[in-house]
Amino acid sequence: MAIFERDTEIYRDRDALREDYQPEELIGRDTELEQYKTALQPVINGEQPNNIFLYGKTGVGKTAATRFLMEHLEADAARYDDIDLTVVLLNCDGLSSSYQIATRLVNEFRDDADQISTTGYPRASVYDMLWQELDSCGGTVLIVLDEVDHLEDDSILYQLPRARANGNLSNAKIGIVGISNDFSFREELSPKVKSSLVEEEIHFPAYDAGELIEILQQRASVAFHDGVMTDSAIKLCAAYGAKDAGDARQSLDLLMKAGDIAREEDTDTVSEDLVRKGRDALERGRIQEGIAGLTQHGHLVLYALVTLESEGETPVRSRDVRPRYSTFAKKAGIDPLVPRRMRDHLSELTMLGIVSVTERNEGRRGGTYREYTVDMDLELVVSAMEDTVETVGLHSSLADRAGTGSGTETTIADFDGRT
DNA sequence: ATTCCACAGGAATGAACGGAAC
DNA sequence: GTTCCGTTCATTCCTGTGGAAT
Repeated sequence: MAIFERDTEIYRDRDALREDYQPEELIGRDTELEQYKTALQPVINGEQPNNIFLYGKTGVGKTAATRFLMEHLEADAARYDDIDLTVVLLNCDGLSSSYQIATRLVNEFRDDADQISTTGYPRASVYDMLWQELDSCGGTVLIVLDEVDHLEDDSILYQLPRARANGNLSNAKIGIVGISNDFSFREELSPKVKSSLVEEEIHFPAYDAGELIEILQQRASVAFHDGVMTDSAIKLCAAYGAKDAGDARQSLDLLMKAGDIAREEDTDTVSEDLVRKGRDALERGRIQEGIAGLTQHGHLVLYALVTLESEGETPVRSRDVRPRYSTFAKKAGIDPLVPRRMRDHLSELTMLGIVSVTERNEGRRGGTYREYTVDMDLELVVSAMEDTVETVGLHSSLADRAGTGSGTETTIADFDGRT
């Protein structure tokens, strides 16, 4: 048996594929960076900063460009004595209200010792704390709100730019940078917010396939040792990314996943085949995560759909999902939800991409309705559910059903043999 | 052109819950 | 403990909608 084995470590620096990696050069974003830089110029001049609004699909370099420029801005501002610049970056993913944004912002300014809780305070006192923090910080404060479209009310977007005018602030000059994946978010803003928030807007178009390949090559050359990553694998990653609206983030994740699989399997090159495997693995993870985040009723609705699918009853309208779902709910010992609410769960499933929907209209004979189909490999969904069902009490009901084995009903055992 | 089906999905409202402050 | 407060998940009631039937 050999004592020494050849080092098959394929990564030189795996972190180069991570989201927070900052490359020295951003590819294909020259005009956007130029616009962005111009919009930030007042900061260096010591003037009241512009509010800037960035929009473009996910993974087109909005956040990367922001990190890049903010880093330079902070460094360059330090050379002028009369500029005191603070940049706060906040990702609004998972934050749905202005209140939550405000609490997170307060916490950004405070040190670990006196962080505030994200619930419990009256709204006004959270804003008061925020003004206090901003003012004691003083100088120019740039607040970057990433994924700001997750917000369901825009009160903070109204309050922040006006805080100075309203006399809440005396020392600080506030500038807001809003980053949105969703262009329609801009249109949905109330007019008063829109006029103050969108002083400068910069559009980030999707990357084309060529730019994606260039980006992937740039990162791969840092991340992997020479000769590990094959050209065809990079092209395939880029092709998947280009298909999903020029998303570099997704392509990079895929590249990393393929690399991880190669490392696990002790292979020393990353081939197209591994990229495909990586795609499956990511897909699986996405589904699992989505299912884990569902409520008990969400699981029951999904399970009802899964059994219907396995019996070839799909596509199925919500009306016909309901009896199956109700049976499951009763078996699990809980009251079934009212149809309106069940439809909410169905549309949540479509949002997760687990279920697909087609709208149909039979006119006077049948009206409008939606038909649902499970859009994922059934076994994949079931196995993902098995990991989570136990915690919600569905598991015991499944066991019951397996025992009774009555009539048309289907049990999890039935899925195992299916392809 | 008008009627009308059967659902989609918005809006108002409330119960339950975790946290802060007194 | 009690009283606020914001969030989440639910119910109830309602208006909107596209195209087949008349």
